[in-house]
Amino acid sequence: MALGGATMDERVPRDFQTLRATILERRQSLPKRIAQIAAYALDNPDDIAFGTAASIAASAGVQPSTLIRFAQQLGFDGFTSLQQVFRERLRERNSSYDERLAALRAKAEEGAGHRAIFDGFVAAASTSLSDISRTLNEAHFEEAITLLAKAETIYVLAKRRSYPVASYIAYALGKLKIRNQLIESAAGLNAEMIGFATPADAVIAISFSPYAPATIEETRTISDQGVPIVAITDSSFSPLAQFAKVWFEVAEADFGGFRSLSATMALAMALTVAVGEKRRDSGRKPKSR
Amino acid sequence: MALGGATMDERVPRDFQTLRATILERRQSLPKRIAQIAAYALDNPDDIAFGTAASIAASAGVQPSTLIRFAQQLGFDGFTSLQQVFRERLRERNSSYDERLAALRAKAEEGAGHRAIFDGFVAAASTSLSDISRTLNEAHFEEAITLLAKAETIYVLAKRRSYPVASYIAYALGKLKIRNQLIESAAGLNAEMIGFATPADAVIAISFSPYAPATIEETRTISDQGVPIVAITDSSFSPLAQFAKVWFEVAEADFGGFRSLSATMALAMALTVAVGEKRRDSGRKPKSR
DNA sequence: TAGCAAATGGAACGTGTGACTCATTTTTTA
DNA sequence: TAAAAAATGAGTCACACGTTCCATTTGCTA
Repeated sequence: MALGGATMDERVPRDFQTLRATILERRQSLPKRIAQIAAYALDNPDDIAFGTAASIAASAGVQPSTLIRFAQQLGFDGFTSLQQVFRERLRERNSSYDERLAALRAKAEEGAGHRAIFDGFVAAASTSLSDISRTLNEAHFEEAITLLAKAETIYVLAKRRSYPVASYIAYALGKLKIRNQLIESAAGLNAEMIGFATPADAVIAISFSPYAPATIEETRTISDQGVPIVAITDSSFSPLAQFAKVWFEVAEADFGGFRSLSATMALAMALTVAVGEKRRDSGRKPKSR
Repeated sequence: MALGGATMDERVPRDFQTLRATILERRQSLPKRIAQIAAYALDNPDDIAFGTAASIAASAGVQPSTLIRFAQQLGFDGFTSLQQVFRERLRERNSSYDERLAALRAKAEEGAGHRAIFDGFVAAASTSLSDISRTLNEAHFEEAITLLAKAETIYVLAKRRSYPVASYIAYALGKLKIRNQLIESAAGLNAEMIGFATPADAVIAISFSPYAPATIEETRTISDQGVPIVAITDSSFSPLAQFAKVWFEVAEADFGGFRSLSATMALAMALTVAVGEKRRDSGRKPKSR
């Protein structure tokens, strides 16, 4: 008549989430060695799923019998039943991200239907998001936020393919009540607009290969006026990089010759909102004159 | 000698992709029962990963010994080695999409840092893409493509938050040499622009709650002129829906009050490119790609 | 500090495993 | 069609596996 876990508790965790919760809940009251395994199990669920009782016990630094006691305390009748839950977890979780993407992409490539085109764009967007999430340079991100939060006016500069991003940034900045100026090509007054920018302002410039000559030229001009520039572009060889105080390299996947914009969009939105938050936090007193 | 697989072939597939390719390549030359297992293995990789030789053989309808022969023909020294590859596949594939998203979202919610903001937007975008990929109505999609492909001029109508999407559509249509007209609010000539549209044209209208009054008004006007409308909006109660011949319901996830645009963007790009392709196919001789 | 219960380590055990072998059937070749 | 080779099915076996048991250690209570 030892621990209630084994015999009294009839609610045996059948799925991983429940099991995890149960373990975390009891963590404090577990004996040392059992707790040792509990921690190992939550940290290395894959090992539990595939390993043998002996190998797992060795990895966790305990005896195989302890492993079985652990399982029994949780209400399972043995290690094997416990292991089922860990295996079910692997089995039930949707086919992996990459596999799903590969499937989408395969369909998009082989299938001639229109749905394939859609799948292709979704795949491209997902890939781009996944990439940027992995590769975003946090230091650069912070730097850009600081730089932009100090600016009196944020100028947003982009043409052609990048223009939708710029227009969204302008919209979001407006909603956040941050003064901004979108440099559009429509009215042909770019030179004048740019002329107003001072070193107390800042620029977000966006351009991807093939870089719109106008964007480069305007970036150069505004850079010469001493206005700090945050650039979003696609490689370190980008002509934008040389002018920028901070620049982000965003690799967008493409489909059918049309590159995704999703990663750039996500970055742009994050930048914008982060700047808004930073300004609010610093009591609406940017370090300007 | 018959099959070099077992002894001669030294390139044993170590990863699932290679293994899969190898099996598919040899599929024709495999004996009946072996092929039976090969098919089962590719169709039920999870079962191979978790089952015992006996259980798998029973499921596949063969003898356990055949399973082992299958493994040996592929160059493995037994079923166990083969199984390792199937397990490695489960192990290596990144944590599931949902888990990853949950992690991002959790970080975004708890973490106060700026990185959290970025993660939040990436998560929102990913969720939106995943949703639309699941829920897209293919019939509507085809209908919209047909409708737009027939149009002489495609009018693109969107304000505020949806405007970036519209500007991208306009850009892409231009690249595809499809005549189009973006209804911008800048010049204040919207009424005149809209006046030119005829039933031979078509409109892509995009608006999300809170629906920009101007968009609704212009959509109504252009609808009254008999111009067919494809709408992208966020619910069946959207005022756009009543005017539209075809409409898409796109549920965008949001973060910090800013909705993602990624799903709308993907749909817009797919629509645009599909229209371009349809025109090419029906304009010239329809030719398989 | 003594006494007791819980926790742990380690060895022993019976079952079910994968792999091997060989007889039989099927397919290929001459 | 006969002979040879390959493929298959089924029985067997060594062994690794999960489990149980028991002696020992640790921790708690009085």
